[in-house]
Amino acid sequence: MTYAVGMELPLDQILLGDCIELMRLLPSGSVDCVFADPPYNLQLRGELRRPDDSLVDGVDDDWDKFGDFAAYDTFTRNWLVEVRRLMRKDATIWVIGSYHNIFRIGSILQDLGFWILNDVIWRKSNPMPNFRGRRFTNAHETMIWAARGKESRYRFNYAAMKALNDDVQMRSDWLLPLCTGSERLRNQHGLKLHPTQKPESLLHRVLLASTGVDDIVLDPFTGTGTTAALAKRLRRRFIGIERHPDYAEAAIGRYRRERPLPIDSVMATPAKRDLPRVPFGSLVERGLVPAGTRLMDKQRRITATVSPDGTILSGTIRGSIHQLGATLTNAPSCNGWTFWHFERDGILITLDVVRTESTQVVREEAG
Amino acid sequence: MTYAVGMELPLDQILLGDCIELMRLLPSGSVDCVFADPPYNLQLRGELRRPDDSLVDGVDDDWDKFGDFAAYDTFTRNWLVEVRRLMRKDATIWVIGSYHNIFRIGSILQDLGFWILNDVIWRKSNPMPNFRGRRFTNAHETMIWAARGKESRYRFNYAAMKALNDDVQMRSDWLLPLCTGSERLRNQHGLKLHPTQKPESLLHRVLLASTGVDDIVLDPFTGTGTTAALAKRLRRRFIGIERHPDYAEAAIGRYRRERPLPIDSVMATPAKRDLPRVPFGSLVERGLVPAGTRLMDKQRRITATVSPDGTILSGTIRGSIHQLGATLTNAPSCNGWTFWHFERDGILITLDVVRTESTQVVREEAG
DNA sequence: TTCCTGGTTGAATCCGTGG
DNA sequence: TCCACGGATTCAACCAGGA
Repeated sequence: MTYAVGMELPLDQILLGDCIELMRLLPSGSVDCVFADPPYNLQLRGELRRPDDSLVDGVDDDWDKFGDFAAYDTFTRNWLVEVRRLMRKDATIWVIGSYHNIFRIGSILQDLGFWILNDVIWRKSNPMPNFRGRRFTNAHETMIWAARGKESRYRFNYAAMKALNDDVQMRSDWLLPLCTGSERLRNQHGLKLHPTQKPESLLHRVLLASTGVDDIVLDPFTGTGTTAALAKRLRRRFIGIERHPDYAEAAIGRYRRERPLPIDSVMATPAKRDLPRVPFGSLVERGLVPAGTRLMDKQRRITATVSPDGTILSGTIRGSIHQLGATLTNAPSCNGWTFWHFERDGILITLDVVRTESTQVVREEAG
Repeated sequence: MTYAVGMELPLDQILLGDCIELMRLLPSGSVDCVFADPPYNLQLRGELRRPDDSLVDGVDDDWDKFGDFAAYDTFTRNWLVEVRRLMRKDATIWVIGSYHNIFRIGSILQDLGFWILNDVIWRKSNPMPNFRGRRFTNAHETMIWAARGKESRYRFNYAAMKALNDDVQMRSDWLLPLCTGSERLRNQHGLKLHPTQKPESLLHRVLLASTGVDDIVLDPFTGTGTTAALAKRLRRRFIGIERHPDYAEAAIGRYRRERPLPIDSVMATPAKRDLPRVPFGSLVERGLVPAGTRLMDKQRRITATVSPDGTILSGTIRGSIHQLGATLTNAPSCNGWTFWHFERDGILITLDVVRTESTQVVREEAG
């Protein structure tokens, strides 16, 4: 197989055509995140259709059932192989599906070397009831979130997700409404343009969780362009592919009309590990935690004294705030910033509080 | 391969041994429902510590270790083939797993000709957090509910599920707590006997949804016997298989100690058009007002018995707590929450007290 | 008896950077 | 690619003990 050498990445575009063929023209290792909503095409309405939309005949015998799954598996493997080639080493992928297809997809993802990070459940707040009363109301869809490989150092905006969820960790089950009302794209007859248009809230959360500003997002099954719209709104770059001309046209119009949010608003909530580092010694130096200060753990069971060079001393043992915390509690490691306290105005505060105060001072001075 | 011809079905027993080998000795087409909790193939690497430096007691048992996906797939296919042979034509199977294994299981189920009816999400109300902040909190597990084949005329107790769920259709996402506290089996050192004991409320709902009185339930990975206990409690017949002697011994003892509920209370609620609102069902399911509990009015003149689906029974009259209160007092209406009492520690308390105590119910209504 | 606090725990594929 | 080390990271329940 040959690839177009040196082809430019078609950024912020929606390409019309077959995603496998078009992806073969794009350069390897070029996208940061993928969202894919592939066709389900299984066991619907008495007729079976292959992924290429051709009709499967002879529905009832076992051979054809197997043939149908095999065709779907081949299709799935083919597009996932191309997607994986386009992903940077640390990129992640989201794939959404239902019980008809998600187990095939999950298995093939694993077989291809993707590393599953979570399966995320979209709980629909307003699902269609089960009219015949023969099953549980099918009230959710499943998304698989996976890194390109086990070794990927993927992006997860933990602090942003926690902030979005009332300051507790975001769980793997998300309650979101279906795409209805004015958000739903319709044709001139008022009929829905696409049978499975995804809600914007879903893509909002997906992109906010796993991408940064200017990251390149690929959607090989763009449909009516929910991923495209949210990528533009959140100031991510976008590459979309859609085979059906009506859908592609709708998605392109939607993408053009979308306006990016102000740049400040789309910056991710900073994670603590991304904040500037402050050596403990500089707090001692600046007198914020003076040498000689008596440090103790929360229960006041362990104490230590601050030395002028930023080490601390307990009995005859000397070391960094982290080292001594670990040694004195027989722990393999210790975060000295949150372990050690000292008394100020009669109450115990952690070193972390002082550190936070000090960076604020620095920022005010700098700003 | 040869099978023992005419072997009696070992009903209401827990067999010690490898499930694939033992299932080969059992006659075809003999069970009505299967619940299977196979090893998840977690592939945990190092140790994990909480932010307070305490060690997480992860699953490191040998029975959860497989060489690779191919080995796990072979194991899965082998036990599913035997299970399917034992299933009657109209039987259904439940398999529970996490993202580590559930996609393999779902694909193999489909390949073997099983017909998936639902994927059901067990949303954990109290999951373990993600301690490193690198993923979404893994807050659910997935159950696949499937019929033996597309043509199966399977059992689904629609009315009972609706009654259990506030008189709206039961959805495919279930909020239930982990198995903790006194429900958790422990050894003489107070340590958990089994790393992954399932909560009784989960099996309560599974068996109530998909089996009838005297149906034969098979659990090829019995573990500490939650399926066994609930089968006996709900008056289903049971066949269990467990390979590990310690688990099997615990399960057998647990099964012996379990007592069946009164026969009237476990009969499925007959399908009716308009059942009253019964949010009471979730308290029953969770054992806060156990099925079989004797309810009475304040003067102890009227009594009724709690059924597993949240209806109550007085003589031959069955209905919601509200309906029966009204009927038995010849009143136009009745608030069952304040009308019905039961004895706890020698004193009468109202159902409303239990409802108030149950913070979980409040959250489920809100969620 | 009740309320409060502190301790423990649960199917978990759980770090990033710089030398 | 490997190793060392700084330091970031948790939620809901249940239980025991003391006020």
